[in-house]
Amino acid sequence: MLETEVASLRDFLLKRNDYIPQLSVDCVVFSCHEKQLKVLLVQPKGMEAWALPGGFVSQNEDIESAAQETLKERTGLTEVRLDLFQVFGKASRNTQDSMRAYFLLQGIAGHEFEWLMKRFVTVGYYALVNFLEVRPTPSVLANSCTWFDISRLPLLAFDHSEIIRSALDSLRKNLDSKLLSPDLLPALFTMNELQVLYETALGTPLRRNNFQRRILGLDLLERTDKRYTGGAHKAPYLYRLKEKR
Amino acid sequence: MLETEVASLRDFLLKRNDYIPQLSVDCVVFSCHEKQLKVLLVQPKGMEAWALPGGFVSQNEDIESAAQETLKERTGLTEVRLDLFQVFGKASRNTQDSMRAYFLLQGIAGHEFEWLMKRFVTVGYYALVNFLEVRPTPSVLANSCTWFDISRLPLLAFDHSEIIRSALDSLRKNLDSKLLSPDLLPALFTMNELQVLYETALGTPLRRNNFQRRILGLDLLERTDKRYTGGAHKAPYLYRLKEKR
DNA sequence: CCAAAAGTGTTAGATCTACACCCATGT
DNA sequence: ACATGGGTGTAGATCTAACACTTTTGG
Repeated sequence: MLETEVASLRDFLLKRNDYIPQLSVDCVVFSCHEKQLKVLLVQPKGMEAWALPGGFVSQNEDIESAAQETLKERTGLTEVRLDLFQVFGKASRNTQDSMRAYFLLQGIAGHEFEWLMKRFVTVGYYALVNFLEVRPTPSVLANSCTWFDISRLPLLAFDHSEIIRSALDSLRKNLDSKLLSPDLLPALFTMNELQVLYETALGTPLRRNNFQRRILGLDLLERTDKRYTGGAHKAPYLYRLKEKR
Repeated sequence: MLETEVASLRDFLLKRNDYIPQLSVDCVVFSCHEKQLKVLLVQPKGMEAWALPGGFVSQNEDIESAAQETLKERTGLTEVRLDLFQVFGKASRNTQDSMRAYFLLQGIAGHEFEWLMKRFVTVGYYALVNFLEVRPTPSVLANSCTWFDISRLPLLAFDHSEIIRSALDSLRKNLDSKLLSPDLLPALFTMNELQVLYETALGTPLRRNNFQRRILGLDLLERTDKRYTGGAHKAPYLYRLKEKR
């Protein structure tokens, strides 16, 4: 679904025929900023709880494309790697009750949202993006779209707390492949800048020298010039990602 | 869906209202037998290609339960661990064309199977089971249900070849947790018996002494008595799984 | 006594970890 | 000169792979 096709909540609800029923995607979008690991959340209009950016899957759309579309709408980013980490398909996933209350409050007629009241299976994707490149943008269905520190999450809707926890596990397990990617890193960066990203994502400090050896051992970086920052210390080397292998 | 509820293909098609539309589960069931890694496949009636055992998800059923139900129907096994390994959700997953030809051949009216002609998203689960405990049982929709060596697969329907490949990767990556499980192992077994299972699943030989050290290092087994087989050699120790930890 | 299978020991190499030291830089 | 941050060396521990040797068993 393109954002521009939807002007209101009612429009949105009436587009249901284009979607695969009872299937949604949720995107857990992480970023590192000022030594804090952050997650992008949205607050649907009229709701107290926050939720993961999510969407539905059109009939002629790959699931992953639907997730990409969601990511693009909320952040403006394209071409970011999204990884599927889990599917949430318990019959008891309770999205119905709060949804129903919410729509009734909005004055939407019952038959218009019955399709949303069914049980939903959601496919969870996660991404790690560059904080500064993101322009968080709420959909027409939401008041806000902003970053939250992973350690200070607000009240979350449905089972989104569990989904975030699961995504975080996957992120940390696959950090090398996620972080050492041209989507995320600037063209040139110092080893220390990279280390700070790792430490932020992992939530633990790392040893400088061992970190450097491990990363260089992956054989993904090449050293270029030094950077003279004006700091009163040795100028660090700059690194860049090697071309594809 | 319970097998007993379905007496014919037509019955089956008419149960569609109970299912989550456009969603299926596929089970990649592996076993080791006579040093061959095998996969359980079914051959739908009237089709040349073979397929993975699969099913649909009822409205009030966990996705994983649907996979368990499929596994139970084809193998008779209950309480086997099933792990979700991937979701196949490309819009181009082509199940439609061959399905349509197939149903027309069976003389089923068009409106009865239109729901099946839509694009399907399938959730892939894999299991490793005990070959000798399985009684392969075709559904009413299939002629056969049998094991195939992983190295000699028949013509496969849809994208099931890719799904099996992906499941095999996951199996090999998680072999310790899959294999060292009470579902799969007999109460008592020798280190060599275990090694043969590993070698079969991995498709590579392992060194006896290093294998033993690695496995015992996992701290999951305890040694019991020796087994006197009558063989002209030292009697091996028997091991059993430690209780839960 | 021998062959076969099982158990155990050992060594070289790699990898990880922690600590230590040296180098470059601007004040 | 020196404090600061960056680069590199190294010793010890741990893990791994490969090899060798010993032990038990029935013929």
